[in-house]
Amino acid sequence: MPELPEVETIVRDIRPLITGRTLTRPKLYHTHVLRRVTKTRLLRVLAGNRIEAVDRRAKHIVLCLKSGERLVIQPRMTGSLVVHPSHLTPDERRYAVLQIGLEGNGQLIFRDVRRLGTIWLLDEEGWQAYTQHIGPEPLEADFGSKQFARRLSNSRQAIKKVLMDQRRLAGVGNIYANEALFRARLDPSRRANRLSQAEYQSLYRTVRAVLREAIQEKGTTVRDYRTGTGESGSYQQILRVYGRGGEPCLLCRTLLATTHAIDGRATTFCWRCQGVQE
DNA sequence: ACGAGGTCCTGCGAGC
DNA sequence: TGCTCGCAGGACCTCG
Repeated sequence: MPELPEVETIVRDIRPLITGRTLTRPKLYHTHVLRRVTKTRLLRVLAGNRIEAVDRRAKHIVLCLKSGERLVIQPRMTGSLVVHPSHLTPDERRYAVLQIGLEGNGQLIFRDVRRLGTIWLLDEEGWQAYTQHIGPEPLEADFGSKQFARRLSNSRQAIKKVLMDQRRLAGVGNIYANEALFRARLDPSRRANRLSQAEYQSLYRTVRAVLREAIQEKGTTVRDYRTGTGESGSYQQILRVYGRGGEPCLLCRTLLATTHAIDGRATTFCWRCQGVQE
């Protein structure tokens, strides 16, 4: 499930392959994924356009086009953007949502098994509005622990839910929220406004560490996620709590527990290390 | 203004 | 063996 590290990996992989390339014969196989654009306009804008830059914002892939528009792709659960050297196998065709030819050779494919991902085409004004309602990038050099605490601590919601709120902080999803909270030894159900400054500083450090390490490992492959070159990530081998419910804690051997009490999402934690009350 | 809960979508694995 | 069912969950939406 692409969170910040998975999307960053996809972007790094495909950037050298598609930057400067001219787009030909775009095909859209499912229209319900479109936001703020019709199929007709999307295909008209893409055909003959050129990719000037490939960026990431939060969990979204941003293709900056020569025409000034941005093609924004949200992979959500199972989406990914991959470059194929030639035409698609039947299996690849089955999951393709958007297919764009690259002049010369190759295809750029937005592939999405569950088709929960979305595609946006935004002009400059639309992009400004879009990016402004997403929180700051946690790995930016000028993003400090004070700003982190300020953005999260004014809520009575569980800290885990707040950590995953994209309007407060960009890029953290369920996997890395679980990991960061375990490493900071914090109870995921604590109300965000009850954490001390020291606890926020600790969580700030573990969020950044977990995201950086996951990028180094090219992300976490649980099921469908692949990097932009079709490989698996390897961070799943480093996960301390996510997906390990019922297994012993790596620090104290207490059996890890899984609950769905916070926002209906799977939360795995160590009773002892994270000081969770019954 | 904020929080809770529903919705989308398909594949997979548990259980009978 | 083959079927049903619940779950995976990000981000949008509506409702109270």
